[in-house]
Amino acid sequence: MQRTPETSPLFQALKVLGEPNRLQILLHVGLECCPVTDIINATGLPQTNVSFHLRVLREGGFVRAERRGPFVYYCLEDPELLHILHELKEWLEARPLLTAETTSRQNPASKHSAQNRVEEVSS
Amino acid sequence: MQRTPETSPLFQALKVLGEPNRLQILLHVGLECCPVTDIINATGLPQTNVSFHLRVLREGGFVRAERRGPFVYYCLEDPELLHILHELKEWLEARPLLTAETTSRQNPASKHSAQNRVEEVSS
DNA sequence: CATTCACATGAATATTGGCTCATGTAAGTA
DNA sequence: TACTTACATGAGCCAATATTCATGTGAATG
Repeated sequence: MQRTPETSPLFQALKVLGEPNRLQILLHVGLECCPVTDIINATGLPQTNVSFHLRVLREGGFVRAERRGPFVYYCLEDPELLHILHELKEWLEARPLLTAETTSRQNPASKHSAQNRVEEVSS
Repeated sequence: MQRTPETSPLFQALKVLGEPNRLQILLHVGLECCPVTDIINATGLPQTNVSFHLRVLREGGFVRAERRGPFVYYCLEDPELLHILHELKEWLEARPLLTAETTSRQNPASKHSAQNRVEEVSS
């Protein structure tokens, strides 16, 4: 119903992964399933908040829930996702890093630095 | 200064890519540099909004700006990023797709469907 | 050098979406 | 069956952030 292409899986997925606490939870689940309490302890986030993010991850198809007795274990739907995230991480760390000088917005000294000015190019 | 690990490159990058209009802009730049006007026409977004997102993409190290005469061309810093995004897209499309039944929140019929209930597992 | 085009930017506004509160359900236990 | 533990969920609040507005700057053109 939307004319925007932003409902495609890629856009949806990156919106889900773009939330830091959610990514943290996802990465903590990692290769071995773990109960919610585990995530709560590891992240320090309140239970209700963890549950909220777990639902988004579930509905995004990233994790699956399994009840084991009184506990609900969460597992990655597909460990392959970790590889892709790892690739992205490697790529990010490999590239020439952005210093505080070039990225800071509130650094007065860098406001009109050469870094932020548009580079001249011979056409 | 933060005790959260969310300032790491991976978290930062996914926050940037998690914004649909921003991702759309990034993907439109693609392999060949293009001027801002090009992006404006392709996306239908207002100029000032495109400029805003381009700054975020710049400061995230995803694109670089080059002035060519009156135009400012934007280029990918590293085309390898497209490969990674493509891999993610492939993975998303390859996995068993989530139907509206299993994902919809406002579908009354699915509120207590087996899909959303926690699966029993023999411990 | 006035004007137009191409784009950037700071401030104000609007909206998305994350967080919390209150509450509910399921499983185990005494 | 009362109680505790483990977790889910809907609604409302609120802050982060996307969008817009007004304006400024650089380059070409007449």
